[in-house]
Amino acid sequence: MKATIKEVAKEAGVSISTVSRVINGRDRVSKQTLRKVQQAVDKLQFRPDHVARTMINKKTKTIGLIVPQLSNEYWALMSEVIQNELWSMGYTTLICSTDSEVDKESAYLKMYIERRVDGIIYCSFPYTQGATQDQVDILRQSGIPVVTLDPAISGFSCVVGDHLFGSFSAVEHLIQLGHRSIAYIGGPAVSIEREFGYRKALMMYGVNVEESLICLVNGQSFSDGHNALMKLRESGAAFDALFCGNDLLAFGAIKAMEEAGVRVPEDVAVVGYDDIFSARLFKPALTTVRQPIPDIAKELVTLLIQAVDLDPDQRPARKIVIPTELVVRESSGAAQPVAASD
Amino acid sequence: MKATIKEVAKEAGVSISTVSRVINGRDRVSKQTLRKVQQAVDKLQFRPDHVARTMINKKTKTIGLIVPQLSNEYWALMSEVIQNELWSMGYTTLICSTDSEVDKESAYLKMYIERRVDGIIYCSFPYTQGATQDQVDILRQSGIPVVTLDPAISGFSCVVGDHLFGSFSAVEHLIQLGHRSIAYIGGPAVSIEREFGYRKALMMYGVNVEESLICLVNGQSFSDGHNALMKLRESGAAFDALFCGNDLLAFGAIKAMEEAGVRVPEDVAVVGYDDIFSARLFKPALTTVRQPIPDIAKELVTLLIQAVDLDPDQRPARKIVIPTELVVRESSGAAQPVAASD
DNA sequence: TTGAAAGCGCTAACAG
DNA sequence: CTGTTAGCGCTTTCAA
Repeated sequence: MKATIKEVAKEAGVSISTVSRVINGRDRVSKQTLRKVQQAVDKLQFRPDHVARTMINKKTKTIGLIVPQLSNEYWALMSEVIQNELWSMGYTTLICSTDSEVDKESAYLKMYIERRVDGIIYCSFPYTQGATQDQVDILRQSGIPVVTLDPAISGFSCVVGDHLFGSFSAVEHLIQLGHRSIAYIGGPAVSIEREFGYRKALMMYGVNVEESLICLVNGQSFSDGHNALMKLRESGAAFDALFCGNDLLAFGAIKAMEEAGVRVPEDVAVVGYDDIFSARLFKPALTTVRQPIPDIAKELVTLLIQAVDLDPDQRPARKIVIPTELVVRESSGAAQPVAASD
Repeated sequence: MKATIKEVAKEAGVSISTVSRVINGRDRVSKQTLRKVQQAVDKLQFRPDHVARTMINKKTKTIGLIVPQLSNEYWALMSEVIQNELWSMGYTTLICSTDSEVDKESAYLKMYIERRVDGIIYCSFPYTQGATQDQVDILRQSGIPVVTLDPAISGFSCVVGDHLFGSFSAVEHLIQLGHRSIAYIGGPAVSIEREFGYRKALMMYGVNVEESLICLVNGQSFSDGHNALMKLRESGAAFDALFCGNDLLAFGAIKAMEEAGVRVPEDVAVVGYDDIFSARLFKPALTTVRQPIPDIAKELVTLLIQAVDLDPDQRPARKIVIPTELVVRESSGAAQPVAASD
């Protein structure tokens, strides 16, 4: 089926090292043997076994990527860009989707280590602190370079979004539009910083922080947003604006408001976070804080590849902050003039 | 850094074969040595090298997946489900996104072969027939089991959507709603069958097939749909319904109509294909033909894993057709009563 | 029950 | 320029 270097050598009537030379193109080989070998290679459809090569040069040329949910638009695009970027640098990507389950993460991590990946891009940290520590220890001992997105782990490089500033500007935008009762729906992990940005904006503008307007959820999906809004309404809280920890949450919340007869942005102005592709398509088009995925992906890859060829102890632990940008659309009621009837 | 079996053997004071026995749990080992070895393993944080194992048992426990575009909602979910499914069967997935570029596909395929993946799930065939033949030959000679989604390749198993029936039912739906000027926007590849379904429905119902209402595009993205609709309008074609080869195309087309002041579904009823998650969120909610991604993914994985342990010549080439289902929502104007003003 | 030794397919010195 | 040889880390006979 698949020929080995040995068979090629026999076919070409040379030694296996000569064949090795030809396929690697490093050492010089006489034109004659070169041709002979090439013919044999073609005839036998020989392709060097990457696994065997790995045994020798200790490089799998493989990077492990961990994301919370591949089917989420945000992570799908992130994964695609990372995969492309790595491919252009000669690497293959192993992508695993954890569903934010701690056990899965550990399992994937172990698998990556056993497979001797050259590096790991870690975009999903479990929320429970204890578990996290375990993973970090495993990772450290493995000696495999790691870069993370968002939660910084000491000793590893990371890329972080400017969540505090991003959400600050989102809420500031709502305040400047005249809103004073601004609700917040968000979750754990990075969303905590987004909540801080929300609080900071309110405080800086002298708006009272109303704890009953803050709804914390566990997930970050459409239905989580939907449920959160229902809860908020049931609690009897009144608000004329809403900031959500991500776009999907915002979609769900807006849907729930619609169902309840609340108009967006006329009754409640909404701002999301991420600027996924659908944000533009959504109706009303979502005002949101853009996180430039391609930039983030490139930084992650660059940081990781830099670390790959270095000894574990001399790998820099850099931290790169990615700036965010407020994208104003219809859902905050600022992009377009309010209807005449209003 | 990472300990080898040799070091564990030394640490435990036994031979490497004994260590091998312990970590594989196959042969019996005396309780004493068992404990000694386990201690050594724990102490050195030993994890067997998957690469070295692969050299021996000839199984990488890795499956290569090729999709056209990972950032596309449809493929993202498909990839996630496939990855999960394979993981539960002990396999790791290598995911590559080709952007439908022939060169990339070839490159990925070659990489998969060199890495000795145990199987390939091929969800993206380039459109140019000549190039396709090359890939097929490469694949055949490699002896690696392959399953494809949609385009059937002789000798390999495949899973196909029931495109002809699916699009037939979509167009039938529009006809039953009273439409007679039904436009079609679609592309190459599987969309050809969807076009046939469109034609068939028109013919069966005695509606004249108006070639000027058929707009073929090359891609399958939002902007392709947008452009297609503009072209259709510029050509002066008049239609009161539109069937699109996929949901994204439909989104783009609807957006273009909106911009031109055409109301959906009042002026033009629209039906898409796939039923991606956004179809529900879109406004108007999209009537579309559902392709059950989880079912498709499971079939693909099952077929592939069945083939993995068989000799190339006795692998069955099965073909599984996945039924589709028309999901009626607002965009076709049937789900909800038309507004009173109409 | 355990150890020694022979590879898996390839690369990399080291000789010729 | 080319061939020989020694492994990479592990599993697997085959003896002991």
